[in-house]
Amino acid sequence: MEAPLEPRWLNSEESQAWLALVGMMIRLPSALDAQLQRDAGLSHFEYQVLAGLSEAPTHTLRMSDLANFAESALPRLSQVVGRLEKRGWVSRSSDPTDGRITLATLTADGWEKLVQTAPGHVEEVRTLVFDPLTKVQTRQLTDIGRRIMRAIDPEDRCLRSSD
Amino acid sequence: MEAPLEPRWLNSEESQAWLALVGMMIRLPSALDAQLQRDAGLSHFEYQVLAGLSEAPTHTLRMSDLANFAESALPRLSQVVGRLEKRGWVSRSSDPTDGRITLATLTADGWEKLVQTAPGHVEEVRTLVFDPLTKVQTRQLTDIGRRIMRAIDPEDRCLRSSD
DNA sequence: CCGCTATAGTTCAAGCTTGAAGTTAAACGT
DNA sequence: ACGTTTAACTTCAAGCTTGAACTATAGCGG
Repeated sequence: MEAPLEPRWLNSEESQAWLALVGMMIRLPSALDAQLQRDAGLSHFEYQVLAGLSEAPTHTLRMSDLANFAESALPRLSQVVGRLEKRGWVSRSSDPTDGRITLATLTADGWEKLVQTAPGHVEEVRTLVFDPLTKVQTRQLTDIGRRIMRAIDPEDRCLRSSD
Repeated sequence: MEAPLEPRWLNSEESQAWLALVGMMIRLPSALDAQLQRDAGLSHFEYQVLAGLSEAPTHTLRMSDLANFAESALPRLSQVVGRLEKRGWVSRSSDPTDGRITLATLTADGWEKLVQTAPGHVEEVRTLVFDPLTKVQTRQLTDIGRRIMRAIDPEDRCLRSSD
């Protein structure tokens, strides 16, 4: 592709890195979704929601906090929690101290589901991501990912924990 | 999250890397989509389709090859090319030597659109990805991305070029 | 040559996501 | 105390994506 009056085009090393990054960003989510769908009937996003609740003190979080944890907008979370509620893995209640707030809670069944699902998922993450990398590369990846996140959103404090 | 009889749990460094990776994989596509949508009214996928055609010898590719380049399934590509055709940026014709094959071609308007759009997009990629990284990290990222892609699909020859 | 299978795309239906509008509850100002 | 504004969700409509079914063309075996 020829350059039309723009100085800062990508050089060869950057193009290669870009190719590798885009390929990874497209395939890794698909691969993880496929494993979860096959083994547990869950999308990765649904899994993240259950995992988020499981890490909260009483297996309960406000919808907003859960959305923030799962890096999603509220309407999407509302839909998904609705589905998870129908399947019996999450329940919703409104906060007695503030009626605007909805609290989502992981049920016993939801916890059970997660306990059954998590090992296989973590195993897949390990197989696809960490097994192919050296320990040094794992640390490099952390730094690289953080730098890019900071470039996208300098404000964000990324205090979430995860998976 | 407690471990239920599974030895290969993620250690602390791996968790941090995983967090950084997931965060990046969720936000970077959104950020790039937002820039393209705002400045050009294109999704990143539509941009990739135009870019793919622009790099082909006669600005023409078979649908299957284009799908492979853009890492998408055929039905999705078919829809998107339909939209791009309506906007006048791509045209379709069936291969005279094999009626099953559909050839997609970038029009003059499409090329013009891409020439107007590419610099801003590349600039955004540079700002969000390469400016925050050192040259060494760029090379590290290439290797890391390739290793993960190879773990996902050992067959794949990744002979695509891009953006 | 003629039917069968395989290939390349398209179309269709269902589900998911996104942004806008609507709802309910709290907080604030006068 | 009452109206207005803000906040937290939910619901709705539109668009996109995915997988399944469908169409049309080419290749192959007898």
